[in-house]
Amino acid sequence: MKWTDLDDNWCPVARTLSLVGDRWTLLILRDCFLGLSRFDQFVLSTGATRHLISDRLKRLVEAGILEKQAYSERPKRYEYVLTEKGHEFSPALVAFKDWGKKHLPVRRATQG
Amino acid sequence: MKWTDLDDNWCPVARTLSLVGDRWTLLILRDCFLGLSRFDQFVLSTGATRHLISDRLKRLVEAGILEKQAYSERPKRYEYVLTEKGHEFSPALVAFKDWGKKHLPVRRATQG
DNA sequence: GTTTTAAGTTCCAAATAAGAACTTTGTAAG
DNA sequence: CTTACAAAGTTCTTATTTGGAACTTAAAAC
Repeated sequence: MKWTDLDDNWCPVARTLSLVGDRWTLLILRDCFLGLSRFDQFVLSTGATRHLISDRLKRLVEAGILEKQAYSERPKRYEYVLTEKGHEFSPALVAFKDWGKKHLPVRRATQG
Repeated sequence: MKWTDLDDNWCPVARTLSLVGDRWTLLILRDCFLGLSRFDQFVLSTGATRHLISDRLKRLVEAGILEKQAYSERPKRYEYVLTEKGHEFSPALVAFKDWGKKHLPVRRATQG
């Protein structure tokens, strides 16, 4: 079964996962809540390949979670910002953050 | 970058994702909160392959999120139950559920 | 005119996942 | 004892996804 097949599952958790249920998508969303909005920022911050970031941003825009906005006309440059729908996803990330802070302490320093 | 490399990331969200940040793991956890606990139940309920379920359960046990408990001695049979650490993950799933209910209405009926 | 910056896309090798069949350990039925 | 059944995995082969580096496009800066 492909994970996008979950999009019509009876369970709202499964439907949510069909959209954002992978590591990089959620990491991109985290970045958005931290104020990042540009392609290369996501690449640097997440450590994912450009290919993946490209694909996930497309998905998130299609889903109405992010919005592509021009921040420069010449050269044409776009950034990705959270929609209202996207903003309302914050409780999930906060829950992840709280759980991680409590149960997964860092063992050595890294830059992410 | 491999996603398990996120386990020592400075960000608690990233660390959490390194453990549970994939579709099937989160679906298994949902099932646990719904009261399921056995291998074949997870296979049926999630629609994932036995291989995947096997792998993810192993990970979750190693991480101390689930506990393998014998429910029959002969034949030896085990079930998987949430630990305290696992139980404390519920706010994240509740957030997913709420978001899904609000933003992703079902289009046609399915069995999951 | 060469370098730099931003936002992607393309290519190929490597890793992961899908799907079905098979294994193991034991119970119950004929 | 031989067949059937059940639960919990494992194994196998094929398909899909991901990783990593290089390339593209468009304009500005040097």
